[in-house]
Amino acid sequence: MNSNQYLQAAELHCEQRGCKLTALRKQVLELVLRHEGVVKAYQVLADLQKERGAAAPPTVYRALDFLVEQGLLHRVDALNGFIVCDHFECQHESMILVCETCGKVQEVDVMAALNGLRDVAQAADFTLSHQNLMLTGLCKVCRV
Amino acid sequence: MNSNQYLQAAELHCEQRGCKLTALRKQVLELVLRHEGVVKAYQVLADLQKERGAAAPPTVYRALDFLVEQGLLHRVDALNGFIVCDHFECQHESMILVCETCGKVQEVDVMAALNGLRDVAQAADFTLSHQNLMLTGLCKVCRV
DNA sequence: GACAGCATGTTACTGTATAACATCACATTG
DNA sequence: CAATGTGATGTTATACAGTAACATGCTGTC
Ligand SMILES: [Zn+2]
Ligand SMILES: [Zn+2]
Ligand SMILES: [Zn+2]
Ligand SMILES: [Zn+2]
Repeated sequence: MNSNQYLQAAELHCEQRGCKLTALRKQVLELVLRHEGVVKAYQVLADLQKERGAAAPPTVYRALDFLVEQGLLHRVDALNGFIVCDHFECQHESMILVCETCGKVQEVDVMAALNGLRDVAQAADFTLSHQNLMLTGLCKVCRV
Repeated sequence: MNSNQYLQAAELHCEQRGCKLTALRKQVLELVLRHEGVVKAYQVLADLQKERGAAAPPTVYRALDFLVEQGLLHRVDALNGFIVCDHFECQHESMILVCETCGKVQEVDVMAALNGLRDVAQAADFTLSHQNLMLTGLCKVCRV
């Protein structure tokens, strides 16, 4: 799926959820798409300013928050960053693997493995919400 | 284990690891202990200022970093905060459960369950580091 | 006492995020 | 059409989080 296809699918996805992927939001999403891996809000802001002149933090944070809410992006707490979710269609619980060395990110499904954690939590009288785990480690390339 | 016992054990723990729980570090740890659940660095800073007058961010961040390094505290990325680890003695991988409603925190061991995730990651050519998961959900009290 | 090594103090800054309010675009409806 | 409501965006200012760089102090060793 290339960037254009993604954007189109994203637009449809939003419509189906009863909201609009406006021009601004689309532009922000596009800027995030351009990067491989984690992108920071202020990086997006800088990019946005290059493209449309003046722009302030709230502009970009509002768009990012929207995109996260729609499931198009995931927030990476540990890095104060954002990554694109490339399978936003499906209701998923994934594990986002962030390489400590190169910063690359991959997302793998862990519905099954998560049930193990869910059981443990339940045993401690705690009900886990829907999760997107964010774990760090070393990718294939950096492991050597 | 009450606060005093904890501090004493922490002191010993540091010594065994070849470093010192200095007065300042101890004071910071004590301030964190006073709170239930997650504490923010700037909250600790404010508390510290009340007790010893002037104090700047680096003072508190250095102490917090040290305490995390020694395993006495865990950092909670999603909240930019810190929590006390009450079983720092053992080498552990835990799951930190944060209640979405009341903010209380509990830590449970998940060494076993984590191996499930580790396998999934490995299958994706990714080697997980030592983890302390931070998951959200609803605690016993707030679930009703 | 001179030095090394670490802990702490101090200043100034960079980076991250949000509150609050103004304005705009567009749809609904009297 | 004018009036109104609603959600998106613009704007300003500020709060919150974290660090660099350098100065100073403390403790032990030689
Ligand atoms: Zn995803
Ligand atoms: Zn890597
Ligand atoms: Zn712990
Ligand atoms: Zn609760």
